[in-house]
Amino acid sequence: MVNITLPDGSVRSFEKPVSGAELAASIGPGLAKAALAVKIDGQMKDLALPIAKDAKVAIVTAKDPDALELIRHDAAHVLAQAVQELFPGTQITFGPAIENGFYYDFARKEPFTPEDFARIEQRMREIVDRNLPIERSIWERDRLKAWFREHGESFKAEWIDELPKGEEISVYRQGDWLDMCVGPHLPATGKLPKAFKLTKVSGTYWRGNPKNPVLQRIYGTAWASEKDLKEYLHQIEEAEKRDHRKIGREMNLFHLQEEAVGSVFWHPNGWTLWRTLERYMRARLEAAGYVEVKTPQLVDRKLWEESGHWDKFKDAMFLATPRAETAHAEDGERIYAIKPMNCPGAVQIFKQGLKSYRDLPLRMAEFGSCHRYEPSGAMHGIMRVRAFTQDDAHIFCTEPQIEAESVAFCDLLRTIYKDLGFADFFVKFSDRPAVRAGSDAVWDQAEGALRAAAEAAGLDLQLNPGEGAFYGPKLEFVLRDAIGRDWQCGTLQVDFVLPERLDASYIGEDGQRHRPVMLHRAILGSFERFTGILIEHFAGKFPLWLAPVQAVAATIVSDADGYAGEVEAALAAAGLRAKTDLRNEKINYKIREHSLAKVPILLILGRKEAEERKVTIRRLGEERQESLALDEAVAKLKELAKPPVPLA
RNA sequence: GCCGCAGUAGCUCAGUCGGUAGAGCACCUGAUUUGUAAUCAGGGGGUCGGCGGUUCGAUCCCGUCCUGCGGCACCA
Repeated sequence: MVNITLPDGSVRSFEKPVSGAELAASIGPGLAKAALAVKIDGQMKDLALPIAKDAKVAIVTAKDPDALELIRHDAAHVLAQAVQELFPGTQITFGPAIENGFYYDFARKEPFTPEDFARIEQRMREIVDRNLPIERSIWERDRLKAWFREHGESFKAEWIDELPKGEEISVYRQGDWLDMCVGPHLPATGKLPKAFKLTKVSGTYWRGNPKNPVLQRIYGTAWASEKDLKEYLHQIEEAEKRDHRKIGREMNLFHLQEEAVGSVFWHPNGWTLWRTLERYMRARLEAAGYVEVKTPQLVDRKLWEESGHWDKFKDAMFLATPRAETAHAEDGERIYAIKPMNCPGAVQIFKQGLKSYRDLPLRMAEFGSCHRYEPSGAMHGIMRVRAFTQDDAHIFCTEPQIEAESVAFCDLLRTIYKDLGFADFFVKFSDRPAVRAGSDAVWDQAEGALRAAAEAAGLDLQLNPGEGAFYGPKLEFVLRDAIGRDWQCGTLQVDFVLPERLDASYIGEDGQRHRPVMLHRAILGSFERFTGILIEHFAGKFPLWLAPVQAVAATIVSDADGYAGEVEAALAAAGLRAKTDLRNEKINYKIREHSLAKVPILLILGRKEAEERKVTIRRLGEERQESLALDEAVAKLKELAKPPVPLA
């Protein structure tokens, strides 16, 4: 007797083990047709699997959000089958469901091109139409290996050896195509909705290792319905419209050029945005008890050797030396490196003069300009560059102070993210990596302290094993933007290693020398990247206090030109960034242009306004307008443009 | 760095089956003084990413380098 509890709480009893398909059929023919899989005690399983024990069972249909993973995984298999039918000699390797879709990695000499996509998609649809039953079976290890060998599938054959001994190997077959796979899968290819689309092709390494052969990965997206697919494609388009590289050009914020790969040319508008952000950060840091410093760009290699950076990161460091012919004698063998990080410099400042326990915690901030020789393929607009400015700070403190400092930092970070328009963030805890400095005892201590601090700050932690910095564990703060994308920005790292290596010390209450602990922390990460994130988050429509150009006074007739100048001056006197547009153009033209440039406030000035000393305000994205006396308008805009904290 | 794709005017893009290029917007000039998302007319502007090769002739074909784009890998 098997008792099946359905999601509505009702119980059905069967004499013999029953499959999900039979169960669905017993409930109704509609459900039997719609059934894609079953969830047995919350676990997704094949519809054909006999259920022998009492269980809570739910029939999964395309409407179930969990069905998407199934659909996407099956889409990957159908893709692989289609590719092998169309391109004989192509080997299959691995193809999972991923967020929004799926991919499959193939081994084939000739490249796939996006032009092949239409043909492959067509064949995928045919395979769906064939409605091939998808059957699971258990294969004996050597037999399966031999089968793959015979069929020229060397990657699959190799993989079998990697699977834990003694584990069952399941094979899913659809028609005469099969793949080794843990499943679950749909009951037949005909159940796969045709709401899929191949999106891109890229290179990848077998098992992710650059030493291994290069495979070709075909990406696709798959959904339960045509409508969902359309919606997703539309979202992608919207994301493209927010691209900071595009908006950066349109709003004249910055540019990049090949003579300075990985460095940003900031235009007046972009630099205004930067400076506003910097002044804001400065104000917040000052209020939180930080001091600000600036450390050198060019530092003798010797210091990097002492700090340990040379050892681990010299490949990513830019070197600078005087030309040999003209170098002064004292520079003989000296090699300078352009700083990739600010921490060793901060320690040098800490080490000047004797520090007392009374000086701790010492919160030393630096908008530190760093250079790193990033791999060429890593560059991306202003988000990933070789020259960047961190909103860095190093807190020198005692071990008992770690917790309070961490809690205070989390508060500061929360405030700043909120001010900048990000309500949503989560936190990852990264512990010791394989390659690291410092003893295990020191790591135990550091990880323990950071974890305790995170708990005290009331953070929910996601574990991120092995991803810590070489000198210590870290918290990583990840923002969620307006269209749901995640950006890792803030970080808090506990470091017992660097003070030791660089011999930083303070005099304790006992009159003896002690090692301070160093907390490395950043909130924005880098100004370059964070500016890019702000651009994409707001789609260029910045909050008034951040907008590079806050208001434009646009005239309708040239008779209002003089008055427009007065308006501009009044706005400037109130601390607003304003311009005039006196061009000989129609007001329609001016409104269109400044709207596209995402200027938040337009002041329309015609003969009437000039005569009555009024302005007509039109806010970006609104057709509604408002006519106010000049003084009143300036006061109102000043209030609207007020930053979250008075700017330093 | 790796795989693939791309590079034509400031921007977006068309074009040349090898005979030194074109549109729209932008820019300049003139006319127009205009009331809430593009006024009209005229004009200037390109060593068709760099270098080398094939060819009578290369923007087009071949090689190579650079840069960008999408992933992978990387992200102290």
